[in-house]
Amino acid sequence: MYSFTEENYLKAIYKLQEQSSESINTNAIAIVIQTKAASVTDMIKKLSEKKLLNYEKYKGVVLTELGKKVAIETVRKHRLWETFLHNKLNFTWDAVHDIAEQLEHIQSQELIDKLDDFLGFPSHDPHGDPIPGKNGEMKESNFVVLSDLREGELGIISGVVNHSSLFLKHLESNELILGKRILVQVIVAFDNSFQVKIEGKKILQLSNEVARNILVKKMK
Amino acid sequence: MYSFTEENYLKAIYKLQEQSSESINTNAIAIVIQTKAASVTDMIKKLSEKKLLNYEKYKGVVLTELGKKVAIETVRKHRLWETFLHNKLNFTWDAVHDIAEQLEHIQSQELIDKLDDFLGFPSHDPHGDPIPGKNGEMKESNFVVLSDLREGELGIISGVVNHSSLFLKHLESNELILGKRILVQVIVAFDNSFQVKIEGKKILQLSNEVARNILVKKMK
DNA sequence: TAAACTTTTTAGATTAGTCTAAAAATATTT
DNA sequence: AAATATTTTTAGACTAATCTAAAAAGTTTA
Repeated sequence: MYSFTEENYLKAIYKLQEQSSESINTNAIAIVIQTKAASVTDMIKKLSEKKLLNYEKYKGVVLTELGKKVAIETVRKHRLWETFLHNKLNFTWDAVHDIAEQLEHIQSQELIDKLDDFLGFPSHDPHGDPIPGKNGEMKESNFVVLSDLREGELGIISGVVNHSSLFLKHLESNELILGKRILVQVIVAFDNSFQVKIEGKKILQLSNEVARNILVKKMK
Repeated sequence: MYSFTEENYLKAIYKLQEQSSESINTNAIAIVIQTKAASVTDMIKKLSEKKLLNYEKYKGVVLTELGKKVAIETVRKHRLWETFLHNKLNFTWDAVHDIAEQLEHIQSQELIDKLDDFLGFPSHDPHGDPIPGKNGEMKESNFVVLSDLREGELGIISGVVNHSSLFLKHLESNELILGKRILVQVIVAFDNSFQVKIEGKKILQLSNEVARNILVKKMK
């Protein structure tokens, strides 16, 4: 239906739109897609003709309902594939993204619905991002950042704010992986760093920067 | 590494080569790839420059060792994905091929090795075709066509000779599906049709044409 | 072996997506 | 508000893969 490239543009614009509320300008898209502004202008024209977005010269773009729908479907595919790769094939946190970038463009509605079923209709992907349902609806997630916990509080690692490979690899090498229980023992007043205990054994010292980028499900 | 299109050409040539032993001519490739001879000539030149096949004008092509390796890897990916779709996602026999045609081009060695592991290192795909191993080796299969069985003999449905969607749908609608036990009750001398019993209950009359296209694992 | 037919290749064009360089529009600074 | 800087668009070109139509090579037939 839509090409690999078209889907990528729609997904990029959708993500920019989620952050900003204003119409999205050419350069911002070029940076996300890793291409040149001239290429973006060309593609925008094409997507505009296909009624996937509204475009006014020099004024940026806004997705139409159709464009948004296609973008959300692509996000759904991406996150379901990430979940598959992590939960079923045991890929580490940092490895799933690049492969899911390819898998998200496989064309088959039946495939994605059966995959969803096979995975048990997960509500969040391995990075803690919500997975849109068949009709595009997303569950509000109740995750908080680790830095929001107080001394003595317990959380379950559920995702990340920063998705960079560097950060994810850092977490994994410190056993800070999805599903682990994490207890805040001490918050150091001087630098707001966190002393935490992972699943009853390992004690770690986390900078506030790290604590601000880990999502946890707060336990009572 | 190699493009979607390059992999498809190599796979097509590999399959033709398996059947014929002679060098493969342009038109034969055009028919398999569903394109025009002129397009095949263009692509052949490109693959030849990349040392994936040996090409002499007007004399057809032969895959190099490298070309064969890439083709076999693609076949491996295709058959592993078909197995995944059938065994894990419950796709019917006839539905797996088209989706696997897309999935086989996902680039990630790690993905395919982990998938292989997840599936339990299967030796055959749902059509009874052998799945090449990590180093390209294929297990000799001991399947026979149903029409080779004699009256009173028992087999387990293990694959098909004819892969057409029409045939596969016909089998599925008659409960002739992978893994079912099939007992030959009577072979009609007049037309060599087969009266068979599926898993203790259903009795079916199969034409010789059908019996020649079902692969079974013969039981003692 | 020459004529007729078939297959393959070449030449030139097309489409999707990209690029560079220059022009045009918009935004910012003074 | 003019000058300057930034952003965006246009123009023209490139690559990969394809196509049609015509030319060339190879094969079959009489």
